[in-house]
Amino acid sequence: MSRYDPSVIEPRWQEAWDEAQAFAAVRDPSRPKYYVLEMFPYPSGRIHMGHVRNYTMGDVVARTKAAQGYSVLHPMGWDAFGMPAENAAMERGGHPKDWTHGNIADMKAQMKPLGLSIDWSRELATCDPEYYGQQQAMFLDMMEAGLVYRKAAVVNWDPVDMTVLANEQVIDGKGWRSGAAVERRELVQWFFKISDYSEELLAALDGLKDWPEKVRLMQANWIGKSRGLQFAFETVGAPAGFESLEVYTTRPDTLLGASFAAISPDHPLARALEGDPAVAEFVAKCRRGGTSAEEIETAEKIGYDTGIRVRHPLDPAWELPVWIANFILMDYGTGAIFGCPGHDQRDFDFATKYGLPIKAVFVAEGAEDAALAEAFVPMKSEKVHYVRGFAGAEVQTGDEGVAAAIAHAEAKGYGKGVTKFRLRDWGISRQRYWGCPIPVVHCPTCGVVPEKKENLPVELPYDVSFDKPGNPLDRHPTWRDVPCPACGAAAKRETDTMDTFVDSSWYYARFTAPRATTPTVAAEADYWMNVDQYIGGIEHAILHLLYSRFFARAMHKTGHLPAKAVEPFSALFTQGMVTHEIYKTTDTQGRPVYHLPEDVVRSESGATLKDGTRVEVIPSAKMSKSKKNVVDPMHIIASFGADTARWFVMSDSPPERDVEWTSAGAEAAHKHLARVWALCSRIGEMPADHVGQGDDALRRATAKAIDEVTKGIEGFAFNKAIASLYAFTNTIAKANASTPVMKEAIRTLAQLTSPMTPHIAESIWSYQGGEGLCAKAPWPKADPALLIDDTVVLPIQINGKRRAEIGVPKDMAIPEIEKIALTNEDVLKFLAGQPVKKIIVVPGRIINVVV
RNA sequence: GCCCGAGUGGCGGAAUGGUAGACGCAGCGGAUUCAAAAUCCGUCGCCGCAAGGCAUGCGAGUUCGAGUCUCGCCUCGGGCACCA
Repeated sequence: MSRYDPSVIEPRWQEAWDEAQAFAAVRDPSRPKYYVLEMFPYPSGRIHMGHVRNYTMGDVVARTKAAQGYSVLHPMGWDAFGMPAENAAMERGGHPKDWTHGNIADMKAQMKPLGLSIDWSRELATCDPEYYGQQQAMFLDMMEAGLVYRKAAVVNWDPVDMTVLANEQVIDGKGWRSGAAVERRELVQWFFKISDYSEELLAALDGLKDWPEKVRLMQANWIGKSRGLQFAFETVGAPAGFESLEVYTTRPDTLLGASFAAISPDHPLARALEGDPAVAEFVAKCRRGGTSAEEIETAEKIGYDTGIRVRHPLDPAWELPVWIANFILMDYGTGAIFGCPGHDQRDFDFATKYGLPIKAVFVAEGAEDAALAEAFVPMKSEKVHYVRGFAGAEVQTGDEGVAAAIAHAEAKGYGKGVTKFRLRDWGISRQRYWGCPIPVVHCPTCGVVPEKKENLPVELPYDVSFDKPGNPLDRHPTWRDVPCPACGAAAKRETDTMDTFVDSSWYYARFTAPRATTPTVAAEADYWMNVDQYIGGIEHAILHLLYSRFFARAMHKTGHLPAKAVEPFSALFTQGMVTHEIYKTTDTQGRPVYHLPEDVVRSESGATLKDGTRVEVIPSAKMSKSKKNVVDPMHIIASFGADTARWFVMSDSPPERDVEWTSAGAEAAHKHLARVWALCSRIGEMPADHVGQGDDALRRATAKAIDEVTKGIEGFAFNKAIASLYAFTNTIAKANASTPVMKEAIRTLAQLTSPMTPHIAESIWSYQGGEGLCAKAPWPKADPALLIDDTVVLPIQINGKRRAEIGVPKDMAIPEIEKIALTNEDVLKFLAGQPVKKIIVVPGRIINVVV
């Protein structure tokens, strides 16, 4: 066997796999299937370490399952619509389509050398009409099923560029390009009725046993089911039509702590008051800035006293002022609240700022009613003493108090208990070119008319320009102006395109029949769905995964997926992110400029660009294109090979944890592989009749390695599987066993390592007489008899501190163990004659002597 | 601001409530070499000559026993509905 040279063996084995069509997914009803999917990438043009880590994890699972006899589906595609393509067109010219396809070709060329066991014949890109045309067909079906509607919603409006901005494009309340102060503006937009499924999406989380608990918790909080009281305040001095003000509260037990009512600046009452210039000015002030919750909730809390009053439902003589407040969201509850500063920190801050009364409704058990320095917000499950209660016991939990208050309101008739969800309908309209066109036409007589299915796909026109801001579809007459599909009169196409989250909400289903002329094919979807193992970043914990869960339900409702696929991902693994330091300088206008790690020279004293410019080093954060803190895996593959890169990303860190990328260690991974190669060579040169003393020990070590590596892979503890492989390699290297046992051990090592380092595994496998491709060989099984040790070492603690240890046969009876422990020399020394109070023996684990 | 995580040697990390630091990196010592690289062997939490003591972000608590469970903090990261 010659020197370990990945540049020779890797292409060779990749070719061998291709020839054998080793990774083609075959629908074979006689075998169990296994569908493993990694979140598909945005085609930025360069793969980064996060990709390598993500796809290697999926590949390890796919290869292991294939070896275990499953019919495996392991596809790959491209989440190809989105803003960066348009930004590139604006910044550098060119066309989003060409840019995207070029990037796909580049990225694919970078992924291929990794030797992933992907069925490339199923490759798809969401920007291809073959894909998005089927998405349009489903949109029409969903429209017919009542899952699509239009309504007004706020967007970030750049008043200089006269265009809608993404939240990402709003920096400190200003447009990223124009620098103009952004405002919130309403547009009529398209929505999916995800709220029809709020209850179901929440309830079904309990069934997702193989999802991380934290993801289920995040989704549950996002859906935000709450039980509260809805009631109407009677108004005093309000304009006609506003005789009452509906409010919703999850804390009706604090009603007697109310000190004001507050409405959203977008509330109809606020609009009605805008005739007053002072109100108009205040509301305009509230609308300044972006639409993101983060921006709204961290903005300074401001209010405006309308002069209108409302009567307290429990005491008509008690009037509360009505304020307009910028932190009340129109799309949660009724857009109006009552403020209880005693038990809500936001209300407390507001009341303090505007001199409104602050009274406690309840106090901690045993405490006295007193002035509050901050809002008192105990857990609802905690018992408190109601000093201004009006329903239920004087001492009760918050939950009991809420229930009693709702019962009180319903009995007296001033309000009713309602269940609300925080989850809002999914706004899918984007005023952008590079997305899936919404297939409807606006007709002056017929109104909104769906495009005919036979006219799909509604293809994006190629002849567009990005020299001015805004959506090029809006100013493309030959594409935009079409006859109405219903009456034939002159009409206009919808120029909004779909949110790219729509594209990624069903690609997993499309992979089961990627070339079909319908969105899915029943037989294929029936066989392959669900995804048995989905792998991706934790940053997708809420939006992508929740939208996909909804979309699968919508696809089932419209006949595109079987009932069993409404939860499309049976098991989910969220990998940690690959992080890296960020390098920043500032341009002449004070704007930040980011630099690629490869352009930065790092030294002990800091960092500089190659020309010597000092660079600010910002602590590690998620690798992102905008911050340019990305590392190119290609140079590692070029100098050490794919197996080294794959081994390194799997060994470096537990997969669910973030990993800080450092270049140290890649070399070590390579050294290890070279050592394995040399070991294989040495065993290959052993005389066939060599007899060693260590056969039994090596057989045991082999069984142990099979057991540990298999458990490690199946439990997504790849770093531990790799630790076992290191240990096993060392054991083989030091073993003195007979030639056949040595060969058996190294072949097993090759198989166990093949999911991580498939190329070197094939070389070892074939060199040591393995039959066929290692990738096609059945996964080794450990002989259970070899996994059991006859003796165990038991540590002895005295008062919880380890003082001694004894070796005993594994099934020794407890009284006998106690006897040995108490006569142990070291134990006697530490006991120093003190009487033993208690002795605890945990069989096979530990002995603790208590004095 | 709200929701969710994570913090263990110089570094990445391991540890069904049961020997804290497996495995790897870096370091240190040695072998080999004319020399170096590569390779191999050994050593390696901190304090201490040792006995021993101290150690899992900080502070309490539960337990025979806590990195692990509970409560309260601190720091860092993710998400917050138009980044993907």
